[in-house]
Amino acid sequence: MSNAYNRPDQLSPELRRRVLETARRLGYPGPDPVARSLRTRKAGAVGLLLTENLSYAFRDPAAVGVLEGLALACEDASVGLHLVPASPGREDVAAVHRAGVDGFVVYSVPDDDPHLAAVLERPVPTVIIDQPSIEGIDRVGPDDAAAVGKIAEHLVGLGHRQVGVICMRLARERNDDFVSTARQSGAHFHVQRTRLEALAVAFSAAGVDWAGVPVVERFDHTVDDGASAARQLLDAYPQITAVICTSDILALGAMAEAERRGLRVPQDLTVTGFDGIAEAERIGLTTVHQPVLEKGKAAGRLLLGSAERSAPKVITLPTELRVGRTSAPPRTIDEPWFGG
Amino acid sequence: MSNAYNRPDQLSPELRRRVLETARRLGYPGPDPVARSLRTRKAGAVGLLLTENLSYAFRDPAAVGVLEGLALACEDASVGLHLVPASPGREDVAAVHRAGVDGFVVYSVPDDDPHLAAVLERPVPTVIIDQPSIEGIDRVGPDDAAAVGKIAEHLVGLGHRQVGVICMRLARERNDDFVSTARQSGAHFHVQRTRLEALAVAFSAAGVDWAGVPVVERFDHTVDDGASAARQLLDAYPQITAVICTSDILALGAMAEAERRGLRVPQDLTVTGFDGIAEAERIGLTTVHQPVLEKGKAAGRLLLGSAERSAPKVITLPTELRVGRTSAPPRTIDEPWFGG
DNA sequence: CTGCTAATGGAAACCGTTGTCAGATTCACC
DNA sequence: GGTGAATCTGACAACGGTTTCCATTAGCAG
Repeated sequence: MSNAYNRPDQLSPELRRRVLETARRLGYPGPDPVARSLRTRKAGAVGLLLTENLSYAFRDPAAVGVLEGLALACEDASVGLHLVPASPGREDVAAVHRAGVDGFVVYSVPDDDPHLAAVLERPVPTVIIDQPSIEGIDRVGPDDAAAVGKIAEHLVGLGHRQVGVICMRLARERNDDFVSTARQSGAHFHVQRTRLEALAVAFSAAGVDWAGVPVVERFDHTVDDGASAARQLLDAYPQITAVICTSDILALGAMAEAERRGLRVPQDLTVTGFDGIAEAERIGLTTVHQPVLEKGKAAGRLLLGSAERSAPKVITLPTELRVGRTSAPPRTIDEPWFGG
Repeated sequence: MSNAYNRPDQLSPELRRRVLETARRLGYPGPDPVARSLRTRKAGAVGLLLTENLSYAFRDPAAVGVLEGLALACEDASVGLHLVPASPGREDVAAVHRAGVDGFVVYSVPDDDPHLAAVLERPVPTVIIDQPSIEGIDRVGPDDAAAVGKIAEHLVGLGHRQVGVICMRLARERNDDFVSTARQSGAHFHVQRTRLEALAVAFSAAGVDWAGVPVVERFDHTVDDGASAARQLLDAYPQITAVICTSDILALGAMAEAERRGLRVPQDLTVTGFDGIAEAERIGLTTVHQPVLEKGKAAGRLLLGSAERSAPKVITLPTELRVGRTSAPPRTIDEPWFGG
């Protein structure tokens, strides 16, 4: 029976025909995938753990790019991609245990996330993206520190010393407000923490007191949140000449807020982003581009190309500073844009 | 044993603790999800069939919105979402057979797609989105004809009679060129066919000879393709006063091409889109908004809320014309924008 | 006609879990 | 001490495939 479906060459065409014909007549829908998986010990799918509110991921073109790359790698290998339902609220680790997959990709979850711990307990290969290194686990990610360094260098070179920062959530608890340096260095989201640290290093090196640099955090990751963050930032620190955003989405919001205030970008205010999403390129945002598609693809290939199980691999992706039309030297003191 | 993991209440806490402790000591990784699925006859996942090149889906915010909505519905039900690897080239229907899922959602595939046929043969519930109706199968989708009617009405009302259309792929074979009316009505992508038909009806009613309206098709769905399509369209038909695009992405490209030509939108050229994606709203594109998130959610709920298996359900979603800053009355003949 | 080999069909074991059921043990209470 | 309930143990049969292995048969040569 099994042979009739899977190995047409092992039995006579006549028998095969007869078997299939009978099967169809009896309403047999073909071999059950689950039973097959059990026997062959191959689920034919890889799990993707995104933990955070799914909207978070789907609203960010950078995250979608990673997803796309991963999906492409899976498609190449004829393997399904199983999105694990990991609600942020309830710690529903069971979903991780219930997922019938041959491996996991973990992307952009807080480093203290219980789902991540649950994944690591499963006896299947795992690849992490944009996460802090874990002993013995494959990892893919850009060199965030270097990438942010390029932005900082660019801004310092232009002459900016009074800057403000808008960043994504730093921990699982909401804090739509300014961020203390303690919270910055204790952030549970690896990428955000790394980027803030790199900014601190770069600006400190340029003689800027980092403790005096305002950093605004937003829990949700939307253009509107970027705008409200920029408002909060500029209301409190009008002397700022450059707004550094840790994502392009937030930068788009900052641009919108600048326009609302009648600030010209880049003459009155410099805005920078991070990721290099398509829309950013379309409007000429100064940003650091990272190859998000490749990031997902690399993770998928790492997981699926299981041949060389020699040592845990680490893939570091290149980044590129893209200077656009939203960065310029700071406005001079002679022509202040605000009254007085 | 099973009880220790699955029914903590059936045995004493002490025993449970002891069992789990022993299991851990022996390196038992917890119940195998696949075996459990076989036994319980629940895979804990729904399959999503997208067939076409995955990039196609991930590059389109409207499709991503559907995906997000579906993922949210799955998350609510603590069910995984399994993306079926359906390569467009090779007819790898096996992937459909191999997917261990409790149901399928089929979205935006050509109506003659073999993967779709394979899904329908599987003995699991199925919901189709943006597909032509199938006897006995749940269906979710907007009223495309009515939605397009609103756009057409708007343009006719403004006075446009010389229009051109840019649409997405109409069949599985590539055709980056003008489209005959035969190919229009024979299109295998339901949504595109419906929209073109609705445009034909509306403009014919306004006294426009539809056979004379140029329609340009693009196989890939990117902003650049929208731009090149607009170029092809305007090169051949410079008298056109309005470009109707069947998606916002294509419309963004048309806008870019208009700018490249020095055409002012909307004074010199009207451009309209379809879908109502965020970026379109940001730039004020005239378009028809459809609730893509709800579309995905509705499909997921239909599939998962299996209680009322009475009759096949059809959910029609509302659409809304959003007049932006890209549509205006046609330029007058007195002041032609092109030389002469 | 007999004996050997190759091809082929069918039976049985196995994958790891869950559910059931019978029997054993414990414990409380009369 | 007896009785019943509660709890625990162990065995076993599915679930529906795949894989291995064995028996049967056909084909062919001697």
